Amino acid sequence: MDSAGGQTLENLVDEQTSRVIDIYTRSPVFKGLPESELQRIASKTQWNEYAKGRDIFQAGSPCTSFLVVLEGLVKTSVSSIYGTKITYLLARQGEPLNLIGPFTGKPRLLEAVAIKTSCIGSIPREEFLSFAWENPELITNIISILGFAIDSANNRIIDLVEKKVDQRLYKVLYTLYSKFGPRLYLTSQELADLGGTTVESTLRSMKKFRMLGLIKTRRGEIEILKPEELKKSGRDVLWV
Amino acid sequence: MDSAGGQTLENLVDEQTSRVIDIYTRSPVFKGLPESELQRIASKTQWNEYAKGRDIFQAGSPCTSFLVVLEGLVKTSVSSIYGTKITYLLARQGEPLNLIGPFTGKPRLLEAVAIKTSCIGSIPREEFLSFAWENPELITNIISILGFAIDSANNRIIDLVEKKVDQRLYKVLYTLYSKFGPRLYLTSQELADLGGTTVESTLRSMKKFRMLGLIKTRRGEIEILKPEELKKSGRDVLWV
DNA sequence: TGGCTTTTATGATCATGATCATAGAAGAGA
DNA sequence: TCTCTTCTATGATCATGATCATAAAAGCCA
Repeated sequence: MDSAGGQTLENLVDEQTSRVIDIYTRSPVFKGLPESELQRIASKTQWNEYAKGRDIFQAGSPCTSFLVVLEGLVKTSVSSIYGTKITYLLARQGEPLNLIGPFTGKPRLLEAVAIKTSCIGSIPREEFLSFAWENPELITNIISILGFAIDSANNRIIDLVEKKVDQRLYKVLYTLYSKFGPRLYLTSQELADLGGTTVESTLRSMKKFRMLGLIKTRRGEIEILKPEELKKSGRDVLWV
Repeated sequence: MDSAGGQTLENLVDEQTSRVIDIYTRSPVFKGLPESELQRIASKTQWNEYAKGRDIFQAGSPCTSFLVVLEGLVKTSVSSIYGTKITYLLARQGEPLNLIGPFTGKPRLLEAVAIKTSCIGSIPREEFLSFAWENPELITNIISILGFAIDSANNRIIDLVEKKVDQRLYKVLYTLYSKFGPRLYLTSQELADLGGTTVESTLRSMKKFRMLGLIKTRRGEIEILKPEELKKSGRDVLWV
């Protein structure tokens, strides 16, 4: 971490690889794998930096490598031809962006955008696959994450059919709180995309929440004051 | 198939196994596996019959075996505590009921009900897992089906946010038509559960469709007359 | 054949939230 | 410092579809 001058290229590479190993150790995808295997796959990981707002991949593009967030924050979303956009995962350090793609190679609906300047690790599809076949634990992790994603999507569907905007936003806010803590750096538009509603409705709901003393808002920032109150409205949490 | 008398037990078992092999050959899960492997896993498959309306598994029950539809029709759905129910797959011959469970063992949100009298194949979890690890092709199939399920759920979410009831039902009907042909044996309630709406709204929409000459209805039956018209309203199809 | 249940049908009402419109506040950049 | 853009704010309107209520038709079973 102390980058005092005079380092050789090898030292730099080693340092980077060891950071990747560290990230993978805590990643839901690589969780439980032996250190030696983590080292092996970390050494095949390429870093790429994406400026805030840049596309990482677009809907319909074929998959050539496994992608994982190393630093920053990435939004994966699905949009319709009419422009409606649903954000379905805010991926941070250690979270994968495309679990299906490496296996099928086929394009999918998702698109990913860096919402902070981010570093993305990429492992060529073939490398990733042969690594996966040698590590059943990894496969189990992947299938389990996919199960979580499906459950979460089904929860969203139920909520859309049955719950009102306020309650959906309660749930989104509580989920974000669980993952990122009490300070959320999101605009109302981004929140609306997570809750499946419009900016206007979101702003109106936020006003209510503010008056109830549940949150405090500033431009581009929401502070959760009473998470327990938000929690009340629904035990099952989304995957966000 | 000709069960003229005098068969030994072995013959019966063989006959049943060969039917299972036949089903597996056309199943999306086992697609592409060598005959010998199909035979091996088919021989470990137990048949269970479920009368119409009977639960196959409930939400929250732990998973002890891999389940696949051998005969009949099974509805998998997610319900909320308030009773809202979303049907998300009508599984017929060859389709799996629980892809995640065998890997994680954990309970999930889904529940499955036989909507016709059905035969379900079950493979003990451990057997299925060890078989899966020996057949990467199977894993790829599973992950690819899960990807399809996620895409389909995301499509539903977008449709719920953006489309009106009529359009959602168009899509549901067209999807069912693609899978089951022009005659659908479903009640309006079942259709409502697929489209994420109420019986009343479904009935009103059906009236419109009838007057447009798109469908004909009888009690418990819908006949699709003009599939092309239904298709117009959205290119991406659900997984139903 | 006559009850009983399930499914279909339709009217009336009403709340929610999308949409349109406008405007002010807060940052970003020149 | 001033301009331009993004974000927040809020009012007004309006259509959709859920909900409630009632009833008739269709199928089932004794």
